[in-house]
Amino acid sequence: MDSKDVRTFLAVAEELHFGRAAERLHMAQPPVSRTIRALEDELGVALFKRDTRNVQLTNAGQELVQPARDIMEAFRRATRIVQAAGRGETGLVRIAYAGASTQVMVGRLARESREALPGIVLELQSQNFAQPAMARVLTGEVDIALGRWDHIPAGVITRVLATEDLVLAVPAHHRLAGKTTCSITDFSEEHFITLAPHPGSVLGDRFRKLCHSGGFEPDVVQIAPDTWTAISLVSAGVGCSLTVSTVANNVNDPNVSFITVTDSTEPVELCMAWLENQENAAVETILNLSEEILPTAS
Amino acid sequence: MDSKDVRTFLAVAEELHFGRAAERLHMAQPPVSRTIRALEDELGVALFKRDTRNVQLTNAGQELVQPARDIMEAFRRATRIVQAAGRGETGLVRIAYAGASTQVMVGRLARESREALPGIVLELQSQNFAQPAMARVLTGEVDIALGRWDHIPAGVITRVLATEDLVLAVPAHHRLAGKTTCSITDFSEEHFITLAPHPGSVLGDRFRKLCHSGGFEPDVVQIAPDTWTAISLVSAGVGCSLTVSTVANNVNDPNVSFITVTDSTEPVELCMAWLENQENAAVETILNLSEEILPTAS
DNA sequence: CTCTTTATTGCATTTTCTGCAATAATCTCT
DNA sequence: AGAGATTATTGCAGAAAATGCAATAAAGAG
Repeated sequence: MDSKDVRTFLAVAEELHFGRAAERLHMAQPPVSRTIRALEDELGVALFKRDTRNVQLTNAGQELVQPARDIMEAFRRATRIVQAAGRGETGLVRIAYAGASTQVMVGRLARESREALPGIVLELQSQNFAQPAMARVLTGEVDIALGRWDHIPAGVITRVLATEDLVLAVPAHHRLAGKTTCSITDFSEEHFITLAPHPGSVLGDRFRKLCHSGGFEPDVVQIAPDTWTAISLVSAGVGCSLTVSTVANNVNDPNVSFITVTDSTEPVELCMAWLENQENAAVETILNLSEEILPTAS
Repeated sequence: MDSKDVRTFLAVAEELHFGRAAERLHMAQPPVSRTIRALEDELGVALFKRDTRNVQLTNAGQELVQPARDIMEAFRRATRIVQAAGRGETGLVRIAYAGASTQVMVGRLARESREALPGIVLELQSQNFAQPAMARVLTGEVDIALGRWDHIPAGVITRVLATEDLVLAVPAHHRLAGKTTCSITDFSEEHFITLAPHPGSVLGDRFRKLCHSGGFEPDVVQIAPDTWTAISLVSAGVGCSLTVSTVANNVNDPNVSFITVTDSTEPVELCMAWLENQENAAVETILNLSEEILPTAS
């Protein structure tokens, strides 16, 4: 049984007339007759009871009508679905994100996507570090990454979502708490909490460079697994921690105070990254949505 | 899009390898390659991202997998259904019935059919007279008829379900009530209730012939639309009515008494009738079932 | 950088499909 | 009951397509 057979069968079943069916199918009667006969032979069942004057469905033919329509509908549905996917209306978009407050951006994107683009499924992968997230973009394991990188590999396009200031999180009872700005040199004798050192970590890099330019070796008393743990340790008075302004804006803990570091450094940028030559239209759609709803730093 | 395209697509999508897909489809690689390309061109969407070393589904291709499987399943389902119909496991069987107690037989058949043959739908058509029921068999409007006929047209096969005695229904207070047998001559002075006279009516024919052979003209005081009404009128004491033994067995009214008429007549047979050259296998199935559950008069 | 693997393209062949003309069968009208 | 007309079917020839083999090209693996 073939799709042509089904189409021919339906035409004859609906017209109950080989000639009109042929007309509707834009062909001559003989092929219609042959097709029906071949279908009957293949199925081993008579579908029409026909003589030169009357064509009517047999019981078996009657039973085939709906399944045949279902087949045609399945074809239409498949075409519709795959073309919707081609237009980027449906599909799977895999997003990896790593680093402070990236999940805030991802959360916003996921929420808006669910509302505006119900056909697109987001697969969200939280990474511990930004570098592996970028690696997964390169290998094609994910479509979009959010994080902070100093080095962008060739073939990867990025968009800056936020250019951030470096801030020091300090306990509320700290001698400098309440100040709005400071220099790293004010903290040469402090205890520090850092994240796990990792190649490519922008925050780790800036921290090292700041301390070096300030002429001191930082006293790291604790290594936190993530930013929120680090902030909690600051809140507990364990020490100070370098982070970015977005984190400061998202933390509302009376025991933690944030002071902007004014020493000049390379900019710290929260970025979105994806491969150029994107062949997944759904990714394009999500990128377009993100341009609408996620801020672009000037 | 064609069923061959779908089969080819699924083979490649599952193997992710044109060579193995071709092997599975029992053909060479080139046609596989061409078919996929043609499908992509037709849909206007790339389905595979392929180079000489790797074949992987694009997002659109991914979205096509399930619809494609649905199409294949729709084909299998259609084949299954139509062949089940060909074997007589499913389908519509139209049954017309007319005459006293035919609906008892039809009811039994319908009940057993629902249980044993859930795929077969019975369409039951109660007729007022047996003759039109037979006519509907001849025109193909119904598949099976139940009734009483003296003349069976050519091309129609019948099976005798019951050979019946003629009985007279009389009011309980009738002078002959309680007798088991009688002759029609005992009733030459009675009031009669008959059914509407209709050509081909077996009961009407027998009534006329009996009275004629008894040498009297019956006094018909009432014409009833159906047997049950006639019996009710007898119960009410309006008069007597000629009917068949099956009716007597199915009536349990203390105000009505039944007396077998011993005068010889042509036999009165309750029959099942259907066209020879039955091409609807479901009808065959129902005929087989009826042979099991409906009595055959010797 | 070379080799191997594998999708693609060219081309010839075969198969299948399609259409026109003729035929046969059956229903309808007289 | 017979003649005519309608319509599905069959025969045959041409056209279209699908297929396979061989060659090519391109990309990854060692």
